Amino acid sequence: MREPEIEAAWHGLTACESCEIRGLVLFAGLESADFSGIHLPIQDMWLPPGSVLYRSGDRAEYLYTVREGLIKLEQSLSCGTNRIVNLLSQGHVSGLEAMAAEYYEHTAVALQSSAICKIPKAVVVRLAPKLLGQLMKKWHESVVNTQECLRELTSGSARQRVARLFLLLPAITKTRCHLFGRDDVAALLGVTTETASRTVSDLKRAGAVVEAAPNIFDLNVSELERIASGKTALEHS
Amino acid sequence: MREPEIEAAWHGLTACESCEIRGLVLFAGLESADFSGIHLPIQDMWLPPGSVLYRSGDRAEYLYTVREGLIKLEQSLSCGTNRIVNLLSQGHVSGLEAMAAEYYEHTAVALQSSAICKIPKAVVVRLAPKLLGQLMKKWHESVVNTQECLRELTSGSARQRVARLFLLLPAITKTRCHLFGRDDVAALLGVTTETASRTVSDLKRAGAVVEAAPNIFDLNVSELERIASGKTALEHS
DNA sequence: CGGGAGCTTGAGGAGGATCAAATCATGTGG
DNA sequence: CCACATGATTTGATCCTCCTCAAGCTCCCG
Repeated sequence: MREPEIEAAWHGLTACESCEIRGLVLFAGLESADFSGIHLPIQDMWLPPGSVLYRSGDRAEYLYTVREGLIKLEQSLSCGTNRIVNLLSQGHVSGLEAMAAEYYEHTAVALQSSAICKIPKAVVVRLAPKLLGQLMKKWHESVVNTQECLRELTSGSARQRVARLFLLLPAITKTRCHLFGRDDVAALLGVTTETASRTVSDLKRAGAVVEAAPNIFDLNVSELERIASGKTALEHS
Repeated sequence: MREPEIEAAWHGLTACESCEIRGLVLFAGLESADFSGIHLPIQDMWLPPGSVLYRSGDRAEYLYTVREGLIKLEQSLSCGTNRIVNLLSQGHVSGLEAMAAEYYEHTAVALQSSAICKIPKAVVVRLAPKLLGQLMKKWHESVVNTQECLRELTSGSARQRVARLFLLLPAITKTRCHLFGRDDVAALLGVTTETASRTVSDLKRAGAVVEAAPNIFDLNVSELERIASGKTALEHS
């Protein structure tokens, strides 16, 4: 639970304009003149895995653009258990609810080393008219992602869910498949930690994935797709 | 699968301004002058249960405000099964993705008799600068609802899920608890139709709910909360 | 070297899926 | 008005999956 390490703070002028993923982010579509209207610092941070961006119930004063890595959004049930309700990767915005609510509704934690930009809500509010299209896109991404988690990762057997997770991960992080802790896998799939662990091991034994390095996997895509779609054993057509 | 019955079509001037739920809807905050700028017809429709608002993949040209009733948003998995990923009730907007995508991403179906307003996308786009705050609110509602479905309705045992559904329904529809078909309960909770049916029957036998009329239930709230939080039998402290 | 956290594995039992059949509600045509 | 077909709901029996509780294991760090 180390604190985020702050690398730098900008006022938008140069840094945001030359951001290498500018096409993806909230500020896509802004012009030079708009950037010079930013008078609050935008922080560029590097988060080690496990660092907490914000907690559920904190006052929502910042939006966070994910530049690299992977962030989980967690909520807890009345009975105590935690569920991961969304995964955010490159280009996604964490804490969008700042635009419509006073407090954060999730706890946001880095699952991998992540680079993020911390943008004061006031900056986004001021630029909002120019950002309208991008705001729609970012909200839309948020809905699509959450519904993908619901649809793909909470339907079917544990085996199917883990297989779909393996297929999903490289698609959203665009890198080699980097799995996270079994507790997090469990909180995402709605199963117990033991089942998550057992099922990952099963898929390794079945040759559907190969663990190249600790928690780094090479995928047997066709095999995983077969499993994800529900067939338990090889079927010769 | 009857077609929606169209009741009336307005140009916004009088009808929207005097809408009885205006405080809730997308157009909250507009002034008289704004309404007179609406030059495309807004249809006011009454949908019997089972009617389809739009289908996944249809071109997204309208947004729909729910004035009364309950709408499900369905998506299907590659393996064929359907999941309900959101429930929309009074004040919610169906088809928000029209603002950010070209095609609908769900099939929207009325679960109860529903009154809805069909608003051309062009109207919303034109008014968008004035609707910014409301658009944020509606997107936010959409995310919050979906995540509530994920968190509350796909965690824990079938018994807990059904109990939580019973508690959730009157909260979102603000009427007497009106349950829908067992197939839909199953698609919402991520269980089979048989399990949904069995579990509802169990809760009836256990006295947690009483079926006052077909699919209309009176709730034993404290009992349901106890079940929802995970305790199986009475525990004397 | 010892301790701790995360991961894996085992045995047992509860719960849900599956397949099948019976019941009930509704509407249709004779 | 009744016989019948249709579809939704309920119930039953069996099997398999996953949860639970428990113990070992591995790796890292003090």
